[in-house]
Amino acid sequence: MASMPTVTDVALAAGVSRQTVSNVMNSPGIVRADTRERVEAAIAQLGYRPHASARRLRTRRSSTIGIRLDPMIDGISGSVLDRFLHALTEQADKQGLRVLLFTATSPEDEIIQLQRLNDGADVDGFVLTSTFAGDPRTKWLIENKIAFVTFGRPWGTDDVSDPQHLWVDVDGWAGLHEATRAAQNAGARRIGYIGWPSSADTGDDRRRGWHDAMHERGDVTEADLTKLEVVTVDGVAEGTAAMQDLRRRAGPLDAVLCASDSLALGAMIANPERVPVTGYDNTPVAAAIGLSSVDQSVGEVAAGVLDLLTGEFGGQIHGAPESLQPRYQMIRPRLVTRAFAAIPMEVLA
Amino acid sequence: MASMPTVTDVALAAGVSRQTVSNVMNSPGIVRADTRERVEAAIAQLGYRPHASARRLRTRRSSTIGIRLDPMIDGISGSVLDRFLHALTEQADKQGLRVLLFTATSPEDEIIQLQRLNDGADVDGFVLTSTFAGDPRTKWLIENKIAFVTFGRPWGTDDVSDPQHLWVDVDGWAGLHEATRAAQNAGARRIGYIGWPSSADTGDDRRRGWHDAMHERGDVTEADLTKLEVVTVDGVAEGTAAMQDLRRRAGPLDAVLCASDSLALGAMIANPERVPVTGYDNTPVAAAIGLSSVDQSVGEVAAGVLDLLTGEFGGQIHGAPESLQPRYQMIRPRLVTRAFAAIPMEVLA
DNA sequence: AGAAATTATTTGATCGATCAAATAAAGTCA
DNA sequence: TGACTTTATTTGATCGATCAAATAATTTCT
Repeated sequence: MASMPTVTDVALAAGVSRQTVSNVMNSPGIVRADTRERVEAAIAQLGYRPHASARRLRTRRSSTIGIRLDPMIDGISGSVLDRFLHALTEQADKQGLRVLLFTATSPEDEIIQLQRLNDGADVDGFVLTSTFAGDPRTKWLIENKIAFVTFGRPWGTDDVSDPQHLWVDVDGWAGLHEATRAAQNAGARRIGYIGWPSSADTGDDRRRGWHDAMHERGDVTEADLTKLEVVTVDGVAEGTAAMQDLRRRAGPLDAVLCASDSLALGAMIANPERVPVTGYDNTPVAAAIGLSSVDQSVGEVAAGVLDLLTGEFGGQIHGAPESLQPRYQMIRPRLVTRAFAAIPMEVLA
Repeated sequence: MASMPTVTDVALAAGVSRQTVSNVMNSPGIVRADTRERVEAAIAQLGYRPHASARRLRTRRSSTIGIRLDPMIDGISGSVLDRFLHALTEQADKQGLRVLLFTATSPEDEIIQLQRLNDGADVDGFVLTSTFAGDPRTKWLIENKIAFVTFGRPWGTDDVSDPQHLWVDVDGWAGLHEATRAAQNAGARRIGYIGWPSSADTGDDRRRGWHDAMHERGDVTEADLTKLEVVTVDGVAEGTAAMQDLRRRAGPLDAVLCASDSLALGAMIANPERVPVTGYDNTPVAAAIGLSSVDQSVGEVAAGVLDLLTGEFGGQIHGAPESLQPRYQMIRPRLVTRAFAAIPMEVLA
């Protein structure tokens, strides 16, 4: 038993043919019960494991999905993608799928990598993250009819109700809408917002969540609403500066919502009155510090991605046009409420 | 051109045999220059890509390494392994290696997964992280003669100079020794240490780095040294509590070193005098907050791991006993110095 | 130049599984 | 029972590459 047993060995041991062994593994339904049991016993007894590469060569599918690992990002929020990766790997495992990583230095380089993995039959499809408007990767993948799903809606160019590719995204609007509502229900009226410059689609989406919720309640004038908003690039120091700015401009605040945990952490530092601050992404830092935060539910996103990738479409839109299966999934984030538990601010004063 | 071209197509186009095409790719040296060029031209022209699974089936090697992705850890320091994964993927890519992820719910389950991937010829070897004393995984891998390298030295059982398996680790002692020295050189005398209970080997290692450096300098009495140390489990709140404790017990401090960034972040919160605090792991949080921290140099670790895995040993010790190649690598971490830049503490007072 | 040694290239077999088509066995109905 | 379906199982070919051994081309040496 120098090497692993093969189907032939199992077939011999069970007194059946190779194909029957194969059938027991792939379409157990068509094998008579007693035969199946005999084969299964032989498999167990010999410790047989199918040779993945051999199977792939023949079936032309790898049961593997590729995902790019972003280069190290110095920033708290990078961990969202890491958590997504965790979730994806776990969920994929349950479906017998493997996750293969790769790196790329630019979108163009990434396309080369996509091609390599696809041509080498290494993967059945891809999961794309960090998509952006006019993303060349999605265009290329569609043109080459390669199965893929994006984590992130197709910003800009696309009509949400008839997307050109499959996607899953988190509803940032809903997240901030809910966070705003929660603050309002807790009695807050003057709720500030620290967001990103409107070049980022994601940022606009979140901002509208807050803005709409404030409008709906209507207990703040339009002029005040403008004062309650500060725009800055992401970062802890930027958050601190923005918070100081906000307090100066808007006067007393009942609560502050931020577009990211980085900003929220920064804001909290310039927050002697302990105004409740809510971040976004529910990063480990938020948990550690005791910040409320909007959680992207990466688990649900991962499940949705795999759903679309393995589901009816097989990761592609073209070729299954009549289906009623949804072509995208908008995941509702959930608000995690915390109360600065970890921060005994008294020691600071 | 419905499907991808194969070696045969290339051979036909270049007017040579299959094997010559194969040689051009795998042992270019034995092919005459002009023939090689002709084949390379054909490859480029047809856009030929070798079929990975077919190659694997024949060669019985996959050019893929497996690594387990830990279940989501709620903690700041989890990101070290994520960063290691980034680095590993990048380095592996340079050597034409792929990284395949898997998950497991327990060490026992992990062994099952290891077996599956190995038997299916999915991977050539493994990288193990988070090893611990008496780890059943390493035992099993050695017994089954499967190539692997651990990130983490074999704690306890093993003799470092003659290890039973290949490993790479970061010298926590050196990290804290250097951090202590740096503080001393900056004029600090009373340098506190917030560490973990001594059940954790890693923690003891770091603690000794501080302790030894303090001893060497000798400007603090042994009695004082005891007062300068606080032990607690990991966590931000715990760090805050430990810092308060430390200030109470040890009186005035010149600097504080911590066994983790979580503790350091916590400590910083109970630090109105702005005593320099140094953490460990150089997590994004440390960067964001402006904490000094000991960086584990995951890039070097990744390079070392791949070195051992693909090097002379081929990931195994048995079978290459005479080699002078080192069987392990101890990576020196590097101290990243920051100055609370992101934290304008004035706003707190 | 011609034999021997070296280098370059080709041929047939093979890795381990599944597909497609053929055969055997079991079940159905007049 | 015998012809006719339906279900179960087997056989031969194949996926795309590389290995091992055979052949062809080239170089070396006397």
